[in-house]
Amino acid sequence: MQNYENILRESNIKVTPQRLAIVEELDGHVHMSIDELYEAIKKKFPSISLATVYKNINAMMEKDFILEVKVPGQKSKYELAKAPHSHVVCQKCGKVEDVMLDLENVTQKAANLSHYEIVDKALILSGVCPECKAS
Amino acid sequence: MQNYENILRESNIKVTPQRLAIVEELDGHVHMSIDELYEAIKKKFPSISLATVYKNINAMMEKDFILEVKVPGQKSKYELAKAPHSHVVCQKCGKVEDVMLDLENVTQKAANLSHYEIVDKALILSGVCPECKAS
DNA sequence: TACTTAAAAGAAAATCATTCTCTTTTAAAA
DNA sequence: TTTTAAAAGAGAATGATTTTCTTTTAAGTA
Repeated sequence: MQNYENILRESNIKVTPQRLAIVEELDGHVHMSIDELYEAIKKKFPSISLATVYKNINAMMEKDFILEVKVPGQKSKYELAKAPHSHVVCQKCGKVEDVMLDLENVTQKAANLSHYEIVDKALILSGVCPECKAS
Repeated sequence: MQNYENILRESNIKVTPQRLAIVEELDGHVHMSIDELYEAIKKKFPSISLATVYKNINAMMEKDFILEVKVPGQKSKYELAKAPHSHVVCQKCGKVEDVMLDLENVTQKAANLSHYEIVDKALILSGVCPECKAS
């Protein structure tokens, strides 16, 4: 795990144990909903408030330190910001995973067609994961 | 505008004036949030209930007649199901538009990398629309 | 190391979004 | 027409998220 303390400090965001716990959970689980985070962190900090989770997620999203992943058919998940990537989601078990895809061509095409200046991309592919296919 | 009465009937979904009004609004405006729909339809049916809008959107989503578009940074919009396509959204004015993009290559790549069987795609590109760029 | 202070945590209330329940109305089939 | 299951409407209930207020604490400064 990386040194998130310094990274948080560089974003001018106070380093609290609760905040670090959120970041560490996300580092371990990659994609988590608010509820999953809340339940997980309660194990370390039984007194943490759900509002604190919300406030921290919002604060860190504002600093582009955490990103929201809007998943079809389920509540949003959150992830640590890292190199841009796409997502696959399993319609059976709900699992979300990262995939590295080159969207350069598609983005260029979209810019030409729409005349928008594109600054961000979000691609989610839904389907069935290998485990669910097997069973 | 198409003959939505028959299309609804074919989906085994009762044709009501309120329901038709929703479909006609979406036909005219393409992407609308629940609130926008509610406000628009109140002009024709002042007594329509917000719950009715929700229930109808859900019923028609179940029949794959209406699709949800999860837009970064704003509430979901809804659209009539038609040929698969992607979306661009303006981060300044919030406008959402369709773009036709070929995601075949990208999907194939994702399937290979993830070993998921991909059945659905959602691509949203965020940026600045031509109008907002100009001003 | 102790002081200071602005930011954050925690708890509860408030707000906003969505669904549910129940009664009345109505589309559509007999 | 009559019948009936589905839908509309109204309001209450539930769920999610934000706000408010008080207490605590991170982190800079003496």
